[in-house]
Amino acid sequence: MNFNGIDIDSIVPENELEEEIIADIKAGKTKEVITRCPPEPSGYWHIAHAKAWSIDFDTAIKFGGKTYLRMDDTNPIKEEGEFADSYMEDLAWLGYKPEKLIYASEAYFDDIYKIAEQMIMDGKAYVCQLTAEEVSATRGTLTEAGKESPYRNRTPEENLKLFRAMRDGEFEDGKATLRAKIDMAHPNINMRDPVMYRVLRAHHYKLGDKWCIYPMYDFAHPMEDALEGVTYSLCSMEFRDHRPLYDWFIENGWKKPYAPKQREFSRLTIENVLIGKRYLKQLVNEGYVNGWDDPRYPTLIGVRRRGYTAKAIKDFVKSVGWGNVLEVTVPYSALEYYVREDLNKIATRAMVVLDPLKVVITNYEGKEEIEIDNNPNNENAGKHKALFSKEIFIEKEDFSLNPPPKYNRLVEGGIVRLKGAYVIKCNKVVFAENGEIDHLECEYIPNTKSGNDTSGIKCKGTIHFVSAKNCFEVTIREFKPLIKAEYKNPAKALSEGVQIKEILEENSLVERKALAENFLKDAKVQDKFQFMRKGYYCVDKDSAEDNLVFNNTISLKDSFKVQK
RNA sequence: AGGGGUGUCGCCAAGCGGUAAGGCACAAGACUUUGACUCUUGCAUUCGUAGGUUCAAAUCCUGCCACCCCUGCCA
Repeated sequence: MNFNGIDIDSIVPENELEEEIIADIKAGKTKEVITRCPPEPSGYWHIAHAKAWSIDFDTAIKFGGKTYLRMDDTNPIKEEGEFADSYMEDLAWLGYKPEKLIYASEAYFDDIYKIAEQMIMDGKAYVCQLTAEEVSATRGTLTEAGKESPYRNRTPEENLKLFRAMRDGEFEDGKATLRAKIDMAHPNINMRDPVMYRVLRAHHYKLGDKWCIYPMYDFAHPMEDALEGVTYSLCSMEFRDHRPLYDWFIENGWKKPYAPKQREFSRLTIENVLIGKRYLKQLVNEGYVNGWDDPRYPTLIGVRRRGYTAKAIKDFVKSVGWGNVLEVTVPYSALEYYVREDLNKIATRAMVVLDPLKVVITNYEGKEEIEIDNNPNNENAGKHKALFSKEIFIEKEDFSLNPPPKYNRLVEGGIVRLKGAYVIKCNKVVFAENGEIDHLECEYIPNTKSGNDTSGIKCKGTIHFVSAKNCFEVTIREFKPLIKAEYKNPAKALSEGVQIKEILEENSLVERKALAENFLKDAKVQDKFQFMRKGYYCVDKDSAEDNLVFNNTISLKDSFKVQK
């Protein structure tokens, strides 16, 4: 069966929603799959959002449909205008293209208002003048029914007059609401005459002071979905209890045969990661991090700057799936797996020595070119040139005076291969006056040149190096998790009263210098490299012409364990 | 007179009456001019629990138990 260019019969449903969509399509109930991505413009997006948006977009894409990016801006107190651009950018980075950018306030407030008036005339809504405290006190409890508002039985004419008075500014903030007339004894508390409109005099970033009444989410959202033609309105699990209300508004407000459906998926959280706009905002404001795009942040602009790829993020959130509980928590390693997997395929290999130890090749003069594969797993990536010469630098940790068992690197009197160059033998350790190693004196073995080795020598280890004549200094930024390891659920700890300062790891950002091969001089911001045997690095935007700054995106896995 | 949701390996997660997929993590080994990658192998006699129905139950029924969400004029 062909449906909007998609062969429905070939689709393998990956969750219950998709099964339902297929059934709807086959039953002729759904003509097009239209979803919406409805951020409240009050903060930058983070990885958990990416999970939601990937569900919104990928579901539509799978069925040849489309997705609207809709600013859910019904609360002027919390929203600001600056975010729409960042959302478009994040979406583009993830590879998603919304059908259209819509500001709910601008596009739908007039229609929503009209629907409210109609509901009043239908006897489905009434103006209530109870105070917020009184509404709360009469709502009942989890086990007891609520009490009906004394204003509940006004006539539609009275209600309409009062509602227009609300709109016209004749009520002070908080002095009146429009409420849906449902059932104060309903076991689902959301159905106990929920507020549809409140009086609120706040400057709206988009509409200014045009309105002094604003619709509540529960009313506005289904109306926006319906007005827009959305067929599947996907949100997170905590709205499950709101679904009957959503359907009630569709039935009593929208009143047309076509109806959008709300369906719910699990929210994503990651162990040891602080997610949640209000906390992220606090850390930025209090100067604990360097802005919303700090590489230690789980924001999309943060992980992008750190060097994570869009593919890694998408693969990761997809691996978590739809979910059927409120919140699904996965360990950070689950994310890291996808970051390494993608970077391994695309990152260019380079040699960088983070902690240099000088080595002098006593039996070598001059210099010669060597070649390094840009990516040994990908022949098409090509090679680049590096240099071997008399004076080189190796990693301090690649030489040991007291090697642990199974240490494959350089030891006194031992041999090791220099990546892409020769096998060398350490003849002498030269100490400085302070007792530290000053440098190593080694000899190279001539017929062991990489790719042309006729020596037959078996070498256990290969280490990376840079040549003194072919390196320059760069800045490296290394990150530890922002949150101390013992706080697996930092948001919960904060909600339980732990101070934010207490959960923050100290020195989660460390800056150091390193020696990079000259090949890296041309690196541009966002270029991604694998510093061989160390990790993946990405050029940071703080780089200057004479100072390249690399963010350590993630380390390489290291299965070498020092035995006891 | 509470309502809604969930319980399958440390973590995610398939499973929809026919005898427990897969991924992450972990462990062992092979390969390796990155101790990376890759590759092999191992990792739930059992599905919250107690009964019942059936030739056959994670799947159906009943009773318990545990956890999560809901009492904003936030979204």
